[in-house]
Amino acid sequence: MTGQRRAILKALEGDTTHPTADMVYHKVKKEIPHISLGTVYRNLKMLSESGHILEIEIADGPNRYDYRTEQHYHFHCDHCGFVYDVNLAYQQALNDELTQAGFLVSRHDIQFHGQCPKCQGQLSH
Amino acid sequence: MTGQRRAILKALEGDTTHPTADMVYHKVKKEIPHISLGTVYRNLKMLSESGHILEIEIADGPNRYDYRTEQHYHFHCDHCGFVYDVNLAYQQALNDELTQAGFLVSRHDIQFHGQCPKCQGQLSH
DNA sequence: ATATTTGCAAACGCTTTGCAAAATT
DNA sequence: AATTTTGCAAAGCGTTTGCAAATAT
Repeated sequence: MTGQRRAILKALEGDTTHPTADMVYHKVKKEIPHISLGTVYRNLKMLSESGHILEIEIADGPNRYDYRTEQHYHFHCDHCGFVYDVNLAYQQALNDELTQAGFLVSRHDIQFHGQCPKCQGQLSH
Repeated sequence: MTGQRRAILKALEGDTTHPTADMVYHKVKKEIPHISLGTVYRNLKMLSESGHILEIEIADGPNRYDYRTEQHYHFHCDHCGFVYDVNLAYQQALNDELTQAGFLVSRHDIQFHGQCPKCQGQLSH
């Protein structure tokens, strides 16, 4: 466990904005100025594979990272680009339907799109 | 409407394998050998924006294209990589829950992962 | 002393784009 | 004749990787 990895994990802790790798890089750079972007990518990958953080795939955009690792869904605002956590129970019933059709379902993910409360009423773009 | 665009659309018609842009390119190339990959990308983009085809975002992989444009979900086999259509009703109720939370939901998408019927029982990788 | 990780830069895969030539309207 | 689209090649973006030096075990 190097200082870099610790700093990356700490940067994510308590951050609910779902930052991209580049955002994490700039945040950590303030503390460790000589850190490289490659190191950030490497550690985010490792940490998500070991289950310490969550990697969120965004349609048409860089991945985002989340300290909150329990399965949950996301809402992506098409106006401001912000990614919100969605308070919605895990839809196990959907998996069950696929199981009946012969699929072995390991997981599913749901992304919502639209406008967030803050952006409603504003001209889009 | 050029021959290229017509050929691209025809290549997709009746194809249920959700091909990538590159797969479409190779398929159309047999008919129009001098077609370029850029043209295929440009037309797939146009056709999906005009609603003639569907662009499917795949986590960690190239986009795939579908002649079937009604909203439907997909199952991605982690073993063979094949993308299946999922026979599942549109989950409007999920949108309604987000609406109650103040979001203006324009759409949602669900991706399932696991092993398809064909790959079950085989050693993974 | 050994194994792991870093910084750097180059390469990667997928997609988009600038431009002059060609095809379409 | 005016507009759109093409082929080509270069560039774009996000991400991964090879390698020698530095750090951690």
